[in-house]
Amino acid sequence: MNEPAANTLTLIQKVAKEIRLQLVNGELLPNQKLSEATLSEQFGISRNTLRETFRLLTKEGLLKHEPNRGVFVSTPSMATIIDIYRVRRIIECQALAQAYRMHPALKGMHLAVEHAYICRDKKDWLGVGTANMEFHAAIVQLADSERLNALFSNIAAELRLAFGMLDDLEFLHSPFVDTNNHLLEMFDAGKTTEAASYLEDYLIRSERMVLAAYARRIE
Amino acid sequence: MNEPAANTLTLIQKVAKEIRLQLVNGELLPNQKLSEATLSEQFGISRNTLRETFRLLTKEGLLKHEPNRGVFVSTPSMATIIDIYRVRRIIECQALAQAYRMHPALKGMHLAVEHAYICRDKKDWLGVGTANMEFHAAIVQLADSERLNALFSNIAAELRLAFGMLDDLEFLHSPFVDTNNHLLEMFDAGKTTEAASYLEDYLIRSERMVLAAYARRIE
DNA sequence: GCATATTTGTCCGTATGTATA
DNA sequence: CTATACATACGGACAAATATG
Repeated sequence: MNEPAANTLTLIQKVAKEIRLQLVNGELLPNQKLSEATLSEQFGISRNTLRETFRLLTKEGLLKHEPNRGVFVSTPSMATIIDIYRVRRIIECQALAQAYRMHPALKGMHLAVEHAYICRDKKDWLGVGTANMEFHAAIVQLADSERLNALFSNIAAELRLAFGMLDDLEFLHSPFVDTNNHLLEMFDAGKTTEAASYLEDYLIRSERMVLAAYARRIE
Repeated sequence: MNEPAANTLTLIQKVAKEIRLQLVNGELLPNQKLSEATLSEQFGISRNTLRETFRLLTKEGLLKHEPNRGVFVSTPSMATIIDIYRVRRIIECQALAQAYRMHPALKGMHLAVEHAYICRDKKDWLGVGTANMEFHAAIVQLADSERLNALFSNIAAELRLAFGMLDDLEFLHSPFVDTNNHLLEMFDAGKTTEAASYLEDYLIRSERMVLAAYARRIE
């Protein structure tokens, strides 16, 4: 019954957090092999502990486990991107369509838009990408489902992994700052169904751009 | 390049599968503690291996990990059930509404309905529950998303865990055999949007029944 | 409130099997 | 085909946290 004591973060989770950061920041590249021996020494933890960390990240789709061969950084394929956008269209559009307008997550949407403008002014395109994901995470929160939030969190990390393979980040993220703002205005004005269908178009357009950039970057 | 060799299921995954079965079959009860020492001996595996298995199932929401105290079988709360049905309404209804009628998953839907009738005749209510879940898994498959399929697989296991806390399984599952059949007929007849809204009502009704049974079973 | 027993968290060493150069 | 490297899995150890009397 004592919740406060459960504040401790286990070693495994701390390491997982660290690796997750390295992944979405592009410090670890897709398809790269993560050796147990090397990483366990690098983090100063035992191989057993590291292996448990690997299981966590594998379940999240960030690492790929090949039996008897080891774990590798996931390589998002076109199929991955298509799948992710399919999920996003279903979940985000429904969340928006069914949301009530006084929902607390609305504040998160506004904050994310502000954040995006600030980053765009500084030409911080990675920051714009982050703000963009915050915005969409807030949309999902409208559905009030812990499980959908968790799913989106995973999906967002996977997408960022895919973005790491591309380099025209300005081209990918910057157009959507105004789009997000416009979407938010529509929603605030109570045009929910209109906003939902606008979001659907938006996601289709975004998917197309990401796929095109991806196709250009294939070696 | 040799796919066939990748067929091997690691020990960890085999044990996870086994425990998952025991969970959905009610052999392990909610809130029950799973001792590392006891279970590792029982399965004939080392503690380290078992711990990795625990991580997997914890990520799936079937087990709950309390730092320095151990792992316990998850206890689905009302909030859990509400959350799960919220997810189901969003995903299943959209999957059905957007599906094309020649989709291969349709075969799965038909098989599940047949399976349900057979089990109902034998008064095998647990089997009816399984067939029911197969039917809905097939609906999700209409969306063609690996990630949504994985999410639903988790959710279904969690829900079965909740069912394990109830005992009027006939009352819970048996009415929906005909409902599934009717839904399938509507979909086959091409009345997709009608079927989708029928499914929404269906899920709302189902949720209400599960919640009521749950409330009755509280001690 | 204390002392003890139990259990988890983490690490290490090692044997075996599998993949690859 | 052999050798090497590495993942898989085991069992033992010990400190730290927790439960028990």
